[in-house]
Amino acid sequence: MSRPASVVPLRPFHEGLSPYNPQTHVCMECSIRQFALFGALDEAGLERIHHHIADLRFEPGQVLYAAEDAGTAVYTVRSGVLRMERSSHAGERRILRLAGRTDLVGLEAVLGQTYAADAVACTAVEVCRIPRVMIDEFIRDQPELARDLMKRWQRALDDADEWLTELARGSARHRMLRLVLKLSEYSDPDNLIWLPTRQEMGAMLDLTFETASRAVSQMRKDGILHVVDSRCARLDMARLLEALKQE
Amino acid sequence: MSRPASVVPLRPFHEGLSPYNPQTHVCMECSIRQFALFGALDEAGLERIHHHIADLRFEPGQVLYAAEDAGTAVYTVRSGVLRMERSSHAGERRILRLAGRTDLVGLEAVLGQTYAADAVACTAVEVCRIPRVMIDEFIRDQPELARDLMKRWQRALDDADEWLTELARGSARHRMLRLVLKLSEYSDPDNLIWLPTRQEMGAMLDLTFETASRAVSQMRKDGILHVVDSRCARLDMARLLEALKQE
DNA sequence: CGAAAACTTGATTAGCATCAAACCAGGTGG
DNA sequence: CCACCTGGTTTGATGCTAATCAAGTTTTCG
Repeated sequence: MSRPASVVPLRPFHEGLSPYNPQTHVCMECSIRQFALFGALDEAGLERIHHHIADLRFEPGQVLYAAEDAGTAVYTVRSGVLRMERSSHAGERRILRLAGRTDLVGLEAVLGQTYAADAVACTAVEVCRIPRVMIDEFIRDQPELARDLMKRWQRALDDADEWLTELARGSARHRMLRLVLKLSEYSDPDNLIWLPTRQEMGAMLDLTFETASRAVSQMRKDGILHVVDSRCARLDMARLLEALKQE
Repeated sequence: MSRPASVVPLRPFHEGLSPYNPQTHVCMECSIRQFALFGALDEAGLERIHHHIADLRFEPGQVLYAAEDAGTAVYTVRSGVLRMERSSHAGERRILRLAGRTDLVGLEAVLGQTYAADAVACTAVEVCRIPRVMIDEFIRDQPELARDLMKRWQRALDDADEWLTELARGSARHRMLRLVLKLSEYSDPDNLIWLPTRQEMGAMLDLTFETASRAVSQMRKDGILHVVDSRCARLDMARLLEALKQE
């Protein structure tokens, strides 16, 4: 689960934007460019594509796209966390996985398929929207990109498998400990982590929100978690790992 | 979840094999050729590649490859069912998904990565082993193949997501009903399904084998399942769907 | 035929869901 | 500024489901 740590604080979105070819500069300056899809392109290459890339901002709860929608674009996450979720046949919603900085979501679009899940912002989220046709064009010119896309798919699959083995089994406490460990991967400043709502935790771990709440309370008592505000907590990693060992 | 139904009974493996270029014929005659990776090739194309493709048979419990092994080949399943499984950090084994006829497993190998899970035969299994280098070569000559591979990845991802939403939640009975529905996709002659061991069922649904056994007993009482022998049962689909509605 | 493995069934217990009530923070309007 | 309301949260009491422990049975295989 190697997500690059964000050593440089994210700069506010349009900062340093030149008046003439704004998107090129935004792309050149983008703090995640080297991890992103067209990271290998030089300024000339960017110049060619930047008109088609939209940068968007979503507030918590807003939907990037919904399952079954025609897949017209993929999205690179520049900041924030979003959740991929799906309704079961019986109508219950389940969160399948999370996506954070440098992740690429909506890959189905590349294949001309409909989206397989809803993508919903958990925090404020900044993304780049890359239209499907652009990907198509680029794959033709630069077959190397196909390999990069395959790696993205494999990463998503690894993630899904990890959720099944680590987050969808064991006691409520165990699941919650693993979840907090997972969340630490998405923490921007170190050991200060984003806390999902209890509803969200429940939908990730298949627990009721009451059980999620109790588990959080217990972790606070154990000194694993120090809640800063309702969406943010300081994590004592040593104690977390200690607690995980005891199982 | 559209797996092509097996209208034609699988023929025994080496039947109709000519003495001179055996593998070419085996490939030409292969009942799943149109669904498989090189399905678009003509006889001349097959001639070129067939020397490198090995057809292998595995007995229940045998391991095709193990997680962390260097990925040197992908496998097309010609018959039988195999399970992809993984050990959790805590050491418990979990079955992530199944693979059956026409599925391609071990895609990680294409990327030069190690395998992400163990692949183990559940029933007797026939597979074609396709070396990584062959895929590489083919992608160069025929970039169309890359797209086909991406679709395979997406299919695996859809499968993983479906397991999370449908098989990893709800009561033991509900999970078991969904599992039987899933298994019906792998049934060769219609409504006669392969029954995993209770251990395997447990590892798929995160239940103990005792609970799995009780659930099977209940389904027999309800007339949903008529066990033929210990690895095989007749399924009453109407009653299964009825039972699923009641939830 | 005998031993091992897989399966079934029962009794008890632990853990989570459920139901219910109180609490808290943020936002609105008087 | 405060009273009020709303949505998320916490905590408690109770019941149900599945885990656990324990025989006993059937199947498989040498």
